[in-house]
Amino acid sequence: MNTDNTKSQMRKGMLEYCIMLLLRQQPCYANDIIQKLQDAEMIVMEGTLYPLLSRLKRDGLLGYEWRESTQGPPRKYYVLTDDGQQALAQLDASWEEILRTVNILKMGN
Amino acid sequence: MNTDNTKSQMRKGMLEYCIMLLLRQQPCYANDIIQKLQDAEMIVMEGTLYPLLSRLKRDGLLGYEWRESTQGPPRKYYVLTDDGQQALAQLDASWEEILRTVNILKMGN
DNA sequence: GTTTAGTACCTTGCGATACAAGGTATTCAA
DNA sequence: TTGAATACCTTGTATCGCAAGGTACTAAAC
Repeated sequence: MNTDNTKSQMRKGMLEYCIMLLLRQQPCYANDIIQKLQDAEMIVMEGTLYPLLSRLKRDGLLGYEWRESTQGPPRKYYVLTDDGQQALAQLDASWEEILRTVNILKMGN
Repeated sequence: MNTDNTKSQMRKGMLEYCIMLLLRQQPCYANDIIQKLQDAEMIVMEGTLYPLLSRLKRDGLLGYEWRESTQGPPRKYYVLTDDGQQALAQLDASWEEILRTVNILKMGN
């Protein structure tokens, strides 16, 4: 059993939450997100991120706007929609619940 | 987007950790685990649990012993092996890392 | 003008896994 | 002996992270 796979599994499902937390602060394009998550000690691959952003966009939780770059092609900056804000609030609640669960299990019920 | 699905997504990958946390306290059989996790506000289905226990057993992280029941067929009580203890320690570290990540993202980096 | 390097966005195929549904086996009481 | 309760397990489906590969645009080098 390799630890990387386990850790990867634990990150599953957290990614969506983390990305929306990021976008709550400010609009970002893909490489922004990858970099900022890396700064927060979470790795996300391109092949993971793009489909995830597309899905959140399709579900109406994110919108985007094109912005020119000083060097290179234009960038797609994603923003939280109102629905996204509401969904994020629910994710906050879910996160708190998971925190409680783990704490209970650590205490030894 | 329904909340249940969202919550389900966030639980993904946490299950393995939560089950091992449980078994760190005491040996349990399947229904024990389902009940105790439910007490800790986490839902797990039979069809999820049995394959997961089999996998952890196959990977050498869990062992089990049969115990007679006062009513009904014998039960398979799972226990953490030494390897399981070590793996759990790594999962503890991964969990701490996720905690840090979420806190950083919540602060607004 | 053409080529090359860099940046950015996206898709495809694969493996892992949660879950619903269905199946088998054992025990005990009616 | 039959039925209900308990316990263990398997199969099929959908979802998602990830590696690899592909397309498109920009700017600088030649």
